[in-house]
Amino acid sequence: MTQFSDLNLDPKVLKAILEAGYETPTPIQAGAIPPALEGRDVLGIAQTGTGKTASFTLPMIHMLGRGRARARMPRSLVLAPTRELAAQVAANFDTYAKHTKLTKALLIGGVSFKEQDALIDKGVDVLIATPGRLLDHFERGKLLLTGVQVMVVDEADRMLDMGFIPDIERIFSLTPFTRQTLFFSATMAPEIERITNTFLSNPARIEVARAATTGENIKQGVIMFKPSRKDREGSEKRALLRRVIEGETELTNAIIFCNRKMDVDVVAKSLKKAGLNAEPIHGDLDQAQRTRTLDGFREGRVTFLVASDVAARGLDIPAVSHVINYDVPSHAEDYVHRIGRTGRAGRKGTTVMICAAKDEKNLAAIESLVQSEIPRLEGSAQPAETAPAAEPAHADAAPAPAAEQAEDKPKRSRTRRRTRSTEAETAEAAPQTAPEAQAQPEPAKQAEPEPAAEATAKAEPAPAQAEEPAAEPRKPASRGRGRGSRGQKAQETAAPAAEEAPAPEAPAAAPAPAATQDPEDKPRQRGRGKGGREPSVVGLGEDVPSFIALSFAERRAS
DNA sequence: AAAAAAT
Repeated sequence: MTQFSDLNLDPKVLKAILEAGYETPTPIQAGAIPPALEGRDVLGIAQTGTGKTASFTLPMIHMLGRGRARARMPRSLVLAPTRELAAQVAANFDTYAKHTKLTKALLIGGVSFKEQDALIDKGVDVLIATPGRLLDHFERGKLLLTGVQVMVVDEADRMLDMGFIPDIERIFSLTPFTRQTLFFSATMAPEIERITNTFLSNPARIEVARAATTGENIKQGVIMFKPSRKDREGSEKRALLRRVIEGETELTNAIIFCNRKMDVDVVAKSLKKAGLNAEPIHGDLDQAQRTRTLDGFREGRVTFLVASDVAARGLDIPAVSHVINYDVPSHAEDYVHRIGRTGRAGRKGTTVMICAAKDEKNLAAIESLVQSEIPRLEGSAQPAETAPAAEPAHADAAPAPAAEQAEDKPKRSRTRRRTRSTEAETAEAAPQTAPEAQAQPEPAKQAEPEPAAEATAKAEPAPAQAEEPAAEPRKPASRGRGRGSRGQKAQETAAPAAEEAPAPEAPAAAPAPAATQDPEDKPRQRGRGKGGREPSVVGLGEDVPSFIALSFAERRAS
């Protein structure tokens, strides 16, 4: 097998690699580094978690070490879609360039121009940038890119999603025609294909297997969620999230993805109230806080990272045991990216997604993308220890028809039994991850956040029923980024949502009368898919009586 | 429909 020492890298680079504890390149590294060293263009099709970053930083450092700087012009440029990703590339560069005299500047938004300007004036070898800030510098006349010999585009498909392609084309046009281009994308969308045809010349094409899509090391599950009442959707969903967290015995840390920034804030607040160590991260938070939170999560000081899709791709966060999708992502691709944050480097990972009725279409799209059915987990199971004795099992489940409830004691106890047996199922499913999780000692010297894990486990089990008693809406800390109006609006909408959270759901059991059955409570016959069991149903719990399902199906048909 | 990124 190829070793780094076989790749003819500059001894200074090799030394840094070995000091970082690596000997064997990953497939993308073994594939991309040799042609890059020959000066060829490279088209790398790979996801994060495959060692992609080093596959361009290593040859870049090697080649810069050979040549000579001309008149303080940057000789190399790396473009990344998000600030965090750019910062991560910069850190990677520092690691491997530490025995060289090469210098770099990190040009990203959200921080002042002052330091960046100073570095540019002084002259640097490498620019690592997000497109917007780079062009900003250029337009202010501070930057000449005519000395760029190597240009790297990282996560090109994400740049496409974010509308950066025009910027990228413009930047390409500002660099010399003779530059070498290293271009990375997780997928080859037609638009990406077009760009590569235009700006790459006879590239070496290296493709490595998609990471997570079918990853057997990631245990997936989805919980179908239906609020008892529409106005309780938010609070009940957060309560469900907390139960999911409590139910995951092997959880050491987790990223919780929400689709909206506002929900990121509300959910993070809710978890904190429940005594969990959670922090939000999304694009409206100021950069200093984003950095702090991410560092804290990497170092184990933060156990739960509640995130928008800012964290879905690219970020290298080692050792995440769980990814929880609080919302079903509306682009199926994003699901793959999100769950790819766990189960990395061959480790075991677990992912759980909460799916509301309105998300079933998106769920179906995800399942067709990953070409498998995501196992349904029992969402309404109340942990026995936390379920108050007074509270029958259906507290959080879909309301049953009133008639059935009112007089039918036996059915209730049947329901309780049912719940217990589902607990047993989950309980026996969980430990499976244990043995292998420990089996493979981590060679890299990344800090394992295991103290935090213990803290979490012990964290007060938040009385199952208590929805954050007085959750104030979090102020979207969007100040200073010129989005005042948007941020404020978010705050306004956040406020009622959190405040009206029903006080400790004392009367939670009070079921909505059958007559008011929410028309949106769709029958669960869709999305059950092939492996699904027939909804042959007992009245309560999250199963919907089949006659209701039928009538709705008929209605839908007509 | 939303998030990200330049201000």
